[in-house]
Amino acid sequence: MTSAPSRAKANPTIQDVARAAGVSTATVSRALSNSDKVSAQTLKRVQDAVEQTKYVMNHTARSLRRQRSNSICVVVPALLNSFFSMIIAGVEQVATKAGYRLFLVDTNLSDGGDFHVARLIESVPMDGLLVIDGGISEQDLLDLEAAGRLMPSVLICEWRSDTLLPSVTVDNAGGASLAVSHLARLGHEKIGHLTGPKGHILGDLRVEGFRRGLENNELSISDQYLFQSEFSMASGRQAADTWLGMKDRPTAVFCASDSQAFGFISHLTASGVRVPQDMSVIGFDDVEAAAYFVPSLSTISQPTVEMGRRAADLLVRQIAGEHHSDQESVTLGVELVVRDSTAAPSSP
Amino acid sequence: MTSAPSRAKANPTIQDVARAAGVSTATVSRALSNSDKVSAQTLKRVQDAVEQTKYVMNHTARSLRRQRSNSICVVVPALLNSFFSMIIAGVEQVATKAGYRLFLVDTNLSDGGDFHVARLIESVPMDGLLVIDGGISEQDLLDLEAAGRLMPSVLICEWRSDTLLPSVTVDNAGGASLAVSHLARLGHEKIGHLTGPKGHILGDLRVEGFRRGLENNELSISDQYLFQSEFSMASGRQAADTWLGMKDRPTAVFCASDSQAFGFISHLTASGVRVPQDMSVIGFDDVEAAAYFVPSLSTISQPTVEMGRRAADLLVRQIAGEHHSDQESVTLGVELVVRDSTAAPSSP
DNA sequence: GCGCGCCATGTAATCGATTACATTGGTAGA
DNA sequence: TCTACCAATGTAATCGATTACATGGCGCGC
Repeated sequence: MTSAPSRAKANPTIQDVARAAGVSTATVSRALSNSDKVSAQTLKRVQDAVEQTKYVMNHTARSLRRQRSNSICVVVPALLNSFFSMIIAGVEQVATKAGYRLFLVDTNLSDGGDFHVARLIESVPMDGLLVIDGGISEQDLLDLEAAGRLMPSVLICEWRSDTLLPSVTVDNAGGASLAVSHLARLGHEKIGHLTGPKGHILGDLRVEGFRRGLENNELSISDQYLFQSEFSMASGRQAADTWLGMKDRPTAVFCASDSQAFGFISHLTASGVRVPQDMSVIGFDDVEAAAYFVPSLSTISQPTVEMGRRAADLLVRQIAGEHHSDQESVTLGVELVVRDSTAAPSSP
Repeated sequence: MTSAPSRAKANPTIQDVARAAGVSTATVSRALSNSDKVSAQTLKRVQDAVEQTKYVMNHTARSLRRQRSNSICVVVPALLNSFFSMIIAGVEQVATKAGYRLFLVDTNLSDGGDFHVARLIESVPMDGLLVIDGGISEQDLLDLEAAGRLMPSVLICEWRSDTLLPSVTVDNAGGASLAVSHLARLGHEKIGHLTGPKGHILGDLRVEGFRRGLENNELSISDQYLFQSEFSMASGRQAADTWLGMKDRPTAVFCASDSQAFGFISHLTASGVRVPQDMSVIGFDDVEAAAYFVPSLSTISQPTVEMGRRAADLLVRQIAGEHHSDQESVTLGVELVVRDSTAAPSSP
C-alpha cells in the first residue's frame, strides 16, 4: 500500500460534527437549518463543533435529499452584450437575496450554435429557468411542457406566443415608434430601418413599431428602406455599405440595436459621411457605450436592471408555489434618450 | 386526502428503467455509463427502457456518489466586458468537450462588491476553479489553500505571487512597452498613461511596461503624465478632464484598457480636440468595439480565446490528476494593432 | 398522584445513482 | 472429467444531509 495522496483529507461531515458536539446528526442538521427547534444550549454546542471541525455543508447531498438545488439557470444569447449583463445584474440582486445561486448559460457559446434547452435542463437539476433569449426555440419549451419536465420559468424579452409562460418585457413596438417620431419631428421624411435578424421576435416587433411610427407621422413606407440586418456591429457596418450604394438614400435610420448603430456609423464616418450633419442615426437599448460613442448615440433606453429584478421576483414566487395565477406578466416602459447622433436633415 | 398537485409527477429513476428492462439497477447504471461491461443484448434492452420511461439521469445523485460534480466555476470581474466574454468562449470550447459544465460567477454582481472566493466555494461543490479576476483577494486563496479546501484551480491574467497556482497570462508589460514604442516611432515625445485601478496587478504591470517603453525610447518619465484611473469608460472620461486642464499636455496617451480609451476620446472629441490629429490615443485589449469606434482604436491585442482554451486545458488536466508538476504556467504573446486613433504629432 | 401533551432529541429511512463484492453459467486447459 | 477463470449480472452498501417517526422527560390540570 502506497501512502495516500495529499489531496485525500476527506471533508468533515455532519457525522463528525455530531460526534464532536455529542449530539445526533438530526440535531446538528436542525441546528444548522436555523430551526428554532433546538435549545439554546445545544445550538451553542453545535456551533462550536462546527467551528472546531471546520465543517462546511455538502450541498449536493442536501440537494438530493431536499429535491431542490436552490439555483436557477439564466439562459442568455450573448454575455458579451452589456444589455444582457445589465439584466443579469438585476436578476442577481433579487435571486441572491432569496437564497438562490445563479447558473449562467450562453447559448452562443454552447453546442456550437445548436442550442437546445432540453439538453440543458436534462444536464442540471435547477429549480427555475430564466430565458432572456428571444431567439430560443419555442418548440423546445413546448415539448418540455408537454413532457411535464418544464420547471418554473420566466421569459425576459418578448415572446411569440405569450400564452406559454409568464414574461417580463418592454414596449418594443412603442419604443421603435418613439424613435421614428423623434426623427420625424426633426424634419426627416426618408427614414430607414436596420432590422433585427429574420424571425427574431424583438426584431419583428421593432419593425412593427417602425411602421406604426411612420404611419403616425404620415410618412410613406418604402420597403427598400428596410435594411435586413442583425443585432451585431458587423451587421451594421454591412448595412452601411448597402446604404452607401443607394441612389435615393434615407436621411435617417432607426437601428434595432445600439451595436448595429455603432457599426453603421463607424463605416459611414470612415466613408466621409458625417453623423449627424449628413445622416441621423438612432439606436435601441442604450448600452453603456452609447453615451461614449462619437458622436454619442441617441437611442431608446430600456429599464434593463429593473427587468432583471422583476423577472427574478416572478420566478422566485413561482418556485415558492405562489400564484400560478395565469400569466402574471409584466410590461415595462421605454424612454427616448436624445444625444448627438440625430439632428435635422441638411437642406440639400 | 386531496388530490396531488399536477406538478407531482415524479421523475422516473433508474429503478423504473431497471424494472422496465427486466434487469438490475446496477446493470442499467453500467449500460448508461457506456461501460462495455454489458452484453449487446441487454444494452439494447436498457436503451429501449430508457426511451420508454423517458428517463433522464439525476445528476445530483450521481455527483453525491461519485464525489465530483463535473462542473467548473469561472470567476469573472465583469461579464459585460467583452474581453472576458471572449476568454470564457475559449474556456467553454475546451471544458464542454471534456464533459464539464460551466458555472459563471460575476464578482461585480455578487455580494454587493464584497466578494469572497471562500464563500463561493463553500456554497457549491465544484471540481475546479478558474479565476479571471486579477482583483480577487489573494489572501482568500491562500487561506483556502492552507485549510486544504482549495480545489484544482487555474488563474487567468497576471497574478501577484505566481508561486501559488498555475496560470495563463499574457505579456502585459511587453504589450505596454509595444504601445509606447509605437507612439515614440510616430514622433511623440510627451507620452502619458491612463493607469489601471490602484493595486490591480494588471494595471501595475502595464505601468511598468509603460516606464520601460519610455526608457527604451530614451524618453523622459514625468509622473504628472501618469493619470491615475480605472478600467472603465467613465474613468477615461474623467482623465480627459484632467488632461484638458493641464498646461503642458502630453501629445499621446497609452490607456490601460480600451474602455478607458473610449471614454477619453469621447470627451476629448466633445471638447473639440481631434483624435488623432491633435492627440493620439492607444488602448489595450482589442475588444470588439475597438475596430468600430470613431476613430477606430489602435490597441494591443490579446489572444483572448486562446487564453481561455489554454486555461481550461490546464485545469482539466489538473483535475484529472495529471502533473501537479509545479507551476505549469503559460504566457502568451500580444500584438500591436494599428488603426486610426494614433498619428504623428501635429507640429505646432 | 395520574395522564395528556409538548418540547428536545435520537433512530433510522430516504433521496437516486454508483460500485465493491457475490453469484451464476460457461469454457478452456490439465 | 474436474478445476480455474472469465464474463455478465445481481445484491446491497454507500455518498451526506434531511426528516418522519419514536422516545423520554417535564409541567400542568384534574
